[in-house]
Amino acid sequence: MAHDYDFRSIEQKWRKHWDANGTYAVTEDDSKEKCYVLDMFPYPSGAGLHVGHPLGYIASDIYARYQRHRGKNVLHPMGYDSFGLPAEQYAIQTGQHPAVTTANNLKRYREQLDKLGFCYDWSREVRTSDPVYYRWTQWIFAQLFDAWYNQDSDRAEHIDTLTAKFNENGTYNVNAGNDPEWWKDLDRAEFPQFSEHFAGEFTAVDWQSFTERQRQLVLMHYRLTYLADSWVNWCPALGTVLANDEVKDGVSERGGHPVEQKRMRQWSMRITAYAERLLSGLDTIDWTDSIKEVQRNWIGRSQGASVWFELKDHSGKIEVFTTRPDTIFGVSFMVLAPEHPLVAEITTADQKAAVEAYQTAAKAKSERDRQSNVKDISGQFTGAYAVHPFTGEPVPVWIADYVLAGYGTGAVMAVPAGDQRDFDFAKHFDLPIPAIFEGVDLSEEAHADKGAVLANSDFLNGKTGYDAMGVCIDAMEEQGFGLRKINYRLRDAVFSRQRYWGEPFPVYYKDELPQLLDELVTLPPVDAYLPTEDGEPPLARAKNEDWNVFKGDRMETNTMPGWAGSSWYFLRYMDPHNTKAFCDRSKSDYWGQVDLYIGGSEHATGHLLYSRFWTKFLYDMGYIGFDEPFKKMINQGMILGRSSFVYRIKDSNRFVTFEKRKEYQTQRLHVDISLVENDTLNVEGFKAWRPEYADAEFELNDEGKYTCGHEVEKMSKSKYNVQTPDELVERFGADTLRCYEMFLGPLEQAKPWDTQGINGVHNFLRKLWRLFNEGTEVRVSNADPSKDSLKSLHKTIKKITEDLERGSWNTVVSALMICVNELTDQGCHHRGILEPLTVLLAPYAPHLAEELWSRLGHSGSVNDATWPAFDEKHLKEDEVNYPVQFNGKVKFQLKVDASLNPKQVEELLLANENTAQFLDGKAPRKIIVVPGRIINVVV
RNA sequence: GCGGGUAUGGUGAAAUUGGUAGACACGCCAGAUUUAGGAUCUGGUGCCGCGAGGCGUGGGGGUUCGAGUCCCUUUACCCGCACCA
Repeated sequence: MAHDYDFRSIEQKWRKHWDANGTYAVTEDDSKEKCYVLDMFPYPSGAGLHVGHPLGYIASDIYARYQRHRGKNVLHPMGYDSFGLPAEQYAIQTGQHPAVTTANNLKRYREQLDKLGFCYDWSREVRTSDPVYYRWTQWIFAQLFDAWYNQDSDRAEHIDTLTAKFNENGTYNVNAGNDPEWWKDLDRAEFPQFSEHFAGEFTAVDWQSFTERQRQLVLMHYRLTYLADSWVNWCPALGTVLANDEVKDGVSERGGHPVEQKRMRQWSMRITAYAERLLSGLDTIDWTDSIKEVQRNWIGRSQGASVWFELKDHSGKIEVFTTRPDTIFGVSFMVLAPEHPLVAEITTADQKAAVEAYQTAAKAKSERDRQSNVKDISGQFTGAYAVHPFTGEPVPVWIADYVLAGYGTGAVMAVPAGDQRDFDFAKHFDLPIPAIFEGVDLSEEAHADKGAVLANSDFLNGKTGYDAMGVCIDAMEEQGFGLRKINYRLRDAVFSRQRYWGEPFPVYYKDELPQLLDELVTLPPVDAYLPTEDGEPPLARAKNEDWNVFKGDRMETNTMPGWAGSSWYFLRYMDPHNTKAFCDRSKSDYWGQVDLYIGGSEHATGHLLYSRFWTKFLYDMGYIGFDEPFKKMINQGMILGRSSFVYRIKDSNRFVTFEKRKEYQTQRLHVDISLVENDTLNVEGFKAWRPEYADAEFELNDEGKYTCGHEVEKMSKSKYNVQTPDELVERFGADTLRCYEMFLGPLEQAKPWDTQGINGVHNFLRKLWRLFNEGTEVRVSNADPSKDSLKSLHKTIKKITEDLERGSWNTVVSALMICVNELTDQGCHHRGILEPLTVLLAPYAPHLAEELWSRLGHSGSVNDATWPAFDEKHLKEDEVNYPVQFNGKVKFQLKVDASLNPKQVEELLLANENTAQFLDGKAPRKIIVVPGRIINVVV
């Protein structure tokens, strides 16, 4: 018998039908409740989709379809994060414009996505590299440029409110979310009127006397995106700077190239102004604890105090940040980072040579070495002494590279008794370890517990660390050498990239002052996609007339980072064709937050943080009405590949089967998984695979086969273990693949890809087909369905509805299988059952459901069918068997009326005392009847 | 080191509030049917044991009439952060 279930023609037919009828187009409709279901949009790489990509897309598609059946107006769009490095690198190699490469890749992606039957509204597609889109990315940049963070109102405000304040009262009463020591970076040559004591404060009269240029220079230190010299992660191999989240273990996340610290003039985003709100906002959103925790760690809030230590024989002060001000009486030395600006000033003549040698050595160490040699203790005494603010005792000042220049103030007060690193340092250099805790042994290690009672600590004696904390800070504030302070690990995000394939800045320069452009700046053509010979970004190759707008002395030639476009794309879907605004407020008010966002957790410190930042900013400025973008997020696990290996005998072209590999010195090589079936190598195919294997020899196993080794690894082109969805769709159909990917296991879990079970899922769809059809002929009865069939159906409605509500995609497939098995056993072909079953099936197997729906005689789309209602009465049973247990063992079954409540069953059992005695020999003393189905009798 | 997570048959996994652990599927075994179809159907399949029976959710302890589920403790693996003062 030929295939009854002809998935190829069915799927093709309905794809065309949906496309022609605009089945998935959606518009705002106030009469319906909205639901916004979103996938993280992909970067269209040249490799195309592999089976891991659709996992999340299928899950969100199912959810979107389900919500549509529930009567919601569902926004479910898709687009492309189409600026990025691979297209640019391909351009460098081949000279092909990245736009061309991107367009080709995009076409491939679209074809692959189309085959999977997603219900995207493609009329809303966005592409970040499209000028129509990035015009608004540039616009948002401009809004950030024209804004500052007012900590008094705790929101971003237009820069005009800041200049108004300056005009009225100068810096007095200005409480901005910028670096409190911004004035240190001000170019003093530009401000000859400032005395050497200038510390960031000026009056209204000062402000009014500033030239326009001076005003702009000051304002630059307040803007939410600003141009400044800063220490950046420079990656020479990529020829660009990277943000902290793009650097992992001292090397670039993409490509694994070394990264060094470099001082460069760059655009930055003042995300630090939002640190506290990014932290507190986490409590309002439904994300996993793990990803919230990653963001919390990344923001790294720590509460403590700033303390100033005066220096002996020097006018300067050392400022430190500490989370343990209560242990201040345990300070026995200070440590500065080798890069600390005070080091050169305070070092005594006799220590000068040693200190400089140490500084040089520290500088030579790469970031990576510094991290990996954590255990090595090194340091150098400067010869200088600080003064303990409470006791007046001299405290020696050291430098050591365990203190980081970039965190806090780059200086610490060392308390060996309370901090393990300080303790180790003290032991190593034989420095004193003052005992400041009552009854704590400090011979082996430091005691970091805040619950310990303090001793030898003057007015703090007898208090625990918890209690002493506040008292101590109060005392320091009173005496003027300390302040309560909250420190964040989060740094401002570098926003410039020295690349071609990104958004140009809407910025030009006049006398080296950046000026905004209020119009689209498109990417100019260039003759090569490489930096210029002077190390300028590729855009510097463009001639003045190549720019669509050219103003001032020169244009900004950096481009924006990859995360710029992806930080707001979810808003553009709401109003994708608007040429007047990035998104009309009425549209964003209707669609609101993303109700369900599905994507990988690898974006925790990148995209997911930046999106929250921009959303909060746009909210502050009144452009949208919500300040968290993604209400609920689910992170799908990665699908891993199963790589296959062959074993080549060293220095030969002879390959030995897996079983015998240990008899030789072999080299393990990846082999393309398409040449391997059930771990057996297709030898002829292998020879044809690569020219160097054409005359390979093989040592086979006892069955005359070549067995490959295998391992679960990340799917990647270089490991030849990529499984594309295309061939599976070809063989089994999109509906089978959709069900199978969900059936694999919980969405959140990482799992190796394995096609072993796909037949089972395919068989289920065929079995389902046979419920409706005899061969290709419809067989549906209009008679009343049996009680059993109604029970099977309603059990399934209940289960599937609950599962979809709680996001358990995998168990739904099992529930459908059980239902089909039961209906098959019952010989059920009744319309009253099959019709609702088709709707239950529709989210998972949309093509098949549509076909069956039309075969049932409907002219409309199954997508518009209402989700079947669950009716409890069909699940009620007349009689229930209550197993009765004695000491955990089932002794007899008690048949009772299903309507009885547990109390009544208990009475019934007591009335059956004779039976119980017969089984046990004794009468039951205590009977517990639970609403489940079990009765325990304790004897 | 800190934080988060996972652990159940040969395999992927179910078990939603503590209630007959292993649903559903793969694989495997036996049989039927058929002979070129990645076929279909029937039965079996946690482990030990011929059996009655015993043992079973990483290990140990606890709460409970009853624990995969709750509490304590411990081990292994995965992910993230990491001289952050």
